[in-house]
Amino acid sequence: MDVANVPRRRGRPPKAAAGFSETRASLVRAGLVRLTEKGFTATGLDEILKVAGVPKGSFYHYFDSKGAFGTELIDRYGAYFAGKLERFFNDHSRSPLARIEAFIADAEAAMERFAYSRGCLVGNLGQEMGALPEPFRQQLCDVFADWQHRTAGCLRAAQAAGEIGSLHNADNLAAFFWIGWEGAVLRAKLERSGSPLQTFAEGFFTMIRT
Amino acid sequence: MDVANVPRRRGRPPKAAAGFSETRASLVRAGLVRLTEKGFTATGLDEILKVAGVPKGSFYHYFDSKGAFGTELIDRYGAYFAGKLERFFNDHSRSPLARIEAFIADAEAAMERFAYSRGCLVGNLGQEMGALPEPFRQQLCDVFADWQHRTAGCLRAAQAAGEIGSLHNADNLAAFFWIGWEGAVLRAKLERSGSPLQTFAEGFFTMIRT
DNA sequence: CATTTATTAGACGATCGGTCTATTAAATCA
DNA sequence: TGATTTAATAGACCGATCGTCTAATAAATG
Repeated sequence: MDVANVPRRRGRPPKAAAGFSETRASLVRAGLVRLTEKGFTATGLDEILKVAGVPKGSFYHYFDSKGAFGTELIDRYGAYFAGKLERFFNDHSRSPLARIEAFIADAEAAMERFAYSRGCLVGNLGQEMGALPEPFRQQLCDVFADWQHRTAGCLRAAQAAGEIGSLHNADNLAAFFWIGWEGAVLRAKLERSGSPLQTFAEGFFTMIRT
Repeated sequence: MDVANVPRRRGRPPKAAAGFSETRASLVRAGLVRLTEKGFTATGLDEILKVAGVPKGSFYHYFDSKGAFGTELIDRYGAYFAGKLERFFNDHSRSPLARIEAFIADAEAAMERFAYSRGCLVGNLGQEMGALPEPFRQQLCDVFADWQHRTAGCLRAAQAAGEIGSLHNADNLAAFFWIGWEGAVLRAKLERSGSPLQTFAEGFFTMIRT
């Protein structure tokens, strides 16, 4: 049963094979921007449509609902950062601890680039949970669990390299980091300043080196 | 010029002398509950009105707008916690560090009591800043600054008592605490669990004792 | 009782998320 | 080519809900 042997269907085929569409992609892009800025509830479909230059009718061609759209945004955002963490944490040109520092520096630069107007999509939606459809909860928790797991791996490498005290539990440390880091991102957005990020990062590194 | 000598105005007098009103108070109570749960944007006036058992028309008699209502809620919430911190941090039956631990334990118990459905009003609105009227920003920053200042005082007392290392800067530590603690509250709400609070608190105390 | 003001009641327009039908575009097979 | 089939766009439309406002009512006054 070769895929190539399946007879082509009549009629117009999808624009691209694997569910890809430029229109769809621009909806996702615009959605990510707005949701990192304003969250899910406060963001109307219309403003996303306007930014993306896409008529409303198209939206419901590509997505079943606003909720399904949100689900996809969380997935993409989670995967994007998972990839970013993976890249930083596998950079063997640096020591394990320096990889974490580099990730933080990258995130700080990103927040500054957007004038501290955009936060973390997962943190934003987490804060909104009281007003969000329940299925979002597990999805958001899973993203944090994934990020934490990757971070714990890098911390274990740092431990093996003798960069941080071996009394620490890497999983606890990773949890501590993501709990606090999300707080720092929130605060940086509120104060429009990078100093909360620096304050937290500095404290974190002081802590783990002991 | 005695206040009592001011001639009474004609017409129906206010229900109570000093701007107090049971109706108004119940609006504030209901508002605080909903805003700690769902934030400002996602909370409709109608649901607050319904809980408080107050007709919509009355709301705009007591408050100029939803925004003015929010401003007052932030003030009240900020002052409520300022008082709470003051009580804990002036409790001379405990050591300075134990006072902070007691405050944290109290907050953990409060979150558990509400089944982790309510977060911090200031943190919630901070996250929403992208969608909130600009004047809220300074107000929220000021509340954090106040809480941090009180916390720094207690940390200095702990330093004087030799409970924490003197290399630490108390102001930095207080900033670090509130940055991370808000992250922990957010996460606890998301995961419906107290463990993020415990994870952060434990890490924080480990850190400051060195 | 006429007057004044507190308080309530609900109408109001705007906008929300979501659905719908109609139309246009692009590929197919005969 | 031309009829056919489906992808994709276009935007009118719906009920619900948003925050605001005006008109009416209630309660006190001199």
